[in-house]
Amino acid sequence: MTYRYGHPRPGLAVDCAVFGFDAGDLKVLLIERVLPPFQGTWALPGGFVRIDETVDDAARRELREETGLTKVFLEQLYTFGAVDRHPSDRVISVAYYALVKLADQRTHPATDARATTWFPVSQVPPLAFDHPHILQVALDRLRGKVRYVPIGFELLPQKFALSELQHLYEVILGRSLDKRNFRKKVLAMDLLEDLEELQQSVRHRAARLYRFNLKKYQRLVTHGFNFEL
Amino acid sequence: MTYRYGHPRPGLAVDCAVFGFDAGDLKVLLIERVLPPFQGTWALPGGFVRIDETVDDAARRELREETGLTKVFLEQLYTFGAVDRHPSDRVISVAYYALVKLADQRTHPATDARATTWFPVSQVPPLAFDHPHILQVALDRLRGKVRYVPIGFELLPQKFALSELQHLYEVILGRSLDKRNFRKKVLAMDLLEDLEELQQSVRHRAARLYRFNLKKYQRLVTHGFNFEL
DNA sequence: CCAAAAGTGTTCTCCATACACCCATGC
DNA sequence: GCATGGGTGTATGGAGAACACTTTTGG
Repeated sequence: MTYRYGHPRPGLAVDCAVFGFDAGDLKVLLIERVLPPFQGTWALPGGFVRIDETVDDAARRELREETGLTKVFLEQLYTFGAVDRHPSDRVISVAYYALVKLADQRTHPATDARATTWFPVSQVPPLAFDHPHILQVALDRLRGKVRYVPIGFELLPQKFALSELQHLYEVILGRSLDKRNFRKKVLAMDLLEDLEELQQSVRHRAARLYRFNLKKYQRLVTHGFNFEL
Repeated sequence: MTYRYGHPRPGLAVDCAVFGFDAGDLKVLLIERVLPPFQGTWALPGGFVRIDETVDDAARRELREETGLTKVFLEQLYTFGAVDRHPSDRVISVAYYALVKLADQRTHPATDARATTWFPVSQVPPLAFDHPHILQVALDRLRGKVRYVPIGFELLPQKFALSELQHLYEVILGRSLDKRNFRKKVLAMDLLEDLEELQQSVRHRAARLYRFNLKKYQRLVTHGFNFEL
């Protein structure tokens, strides 16, 4: 490769807003910065894009290195290009958002990742750089997209009850939904497999468990089907 | 500012897919490249982001320098970060799409811009870099967004007839719409001002002209209104 | 037997769709 | 007078929203 001199190049970073759903709450994964700038401040996981990797690969690599997460839903969000978003350098950030099946992940605990913490999105501490803004855009995207693309399932365990799905939607959308209408609509799409299996160790009537049929969804999409909740 | 050495930085460019609506056709504005790589090939207007300007500003500047267009709707599309998208360098591109009121613009003709040509989107020549891909993503975005955000008006003159609006939607969405239902729906939103003025110099019955009321739309949005066509 | 959540149908309203004819104008 | 597009209303079906009680299980 040849490089252009004479024109200084901005730095190029990736940042990830990682969401999980746990204990009925939507959470975001943050890292405490160990180096300046913003040393000791919470931040979204991220880092610089290397010269020989795609931007998507950089996002996945940073996620792995900083949080230990590997198999996650990851999608590009927006590129933040303000001149002053880094205090002493010129750095543009391609932001991503990620969705993690927290309940499944929890079973493979500690990795060699740095200290990370899940914060409820309603109780996020002060963040470095323009990360509050990035997080806001990520939340808006999640809220907008969850209604017409089946990404909500990326936040639930593989096997889930309909009420868990409903609560997820209620938390993300910020309003309550009618139980009967919700179930009717979801089941009418015929994308959930009834696993004929029940919840374990709940102290009330156990709910049936379902699984999202991704293959079927993809097949339907090619025939013009539109998911909508 | 301080700069990081030791880690080579990718180049950072912007590219714009500029759309216009003319003679009943959706068109895209292309530039013939005068320098290598891809010398003599058609490409989307674009160029490198300067160290002291935001990425948005870079897109606007390139648009002005290369096409003479200034007052256009401009929105970030996606960032393309493949390693091999430039043949001899590492360049990441933040892509934008722009919408131009071609009929209005036409009255202020020649600028000092380079030679540019409007191509119907169905007859685009071979393009440089990954610009075919960028253009495809831009078209998908336009088609998806035009239905629930009133951006179609950015492609029409300020004063337009309902049939022009309908034809615009038909071209973008790629299917025909029912005239009565379309008019009913549009007028029911109460976002178009009847200018009580008629089309001039048409060789048939002249249509009433309307104007999109942006202020009113913005007011309604804050009260939970959703545009949809 | 009590607490907690699971599960289940019907009615009504509204919106999307389908559909055909007369009107105004320029040539 | 004819060609070209402008402009208008109604009927039907389907989807979304509102709404309350019985069932199951564990403690």
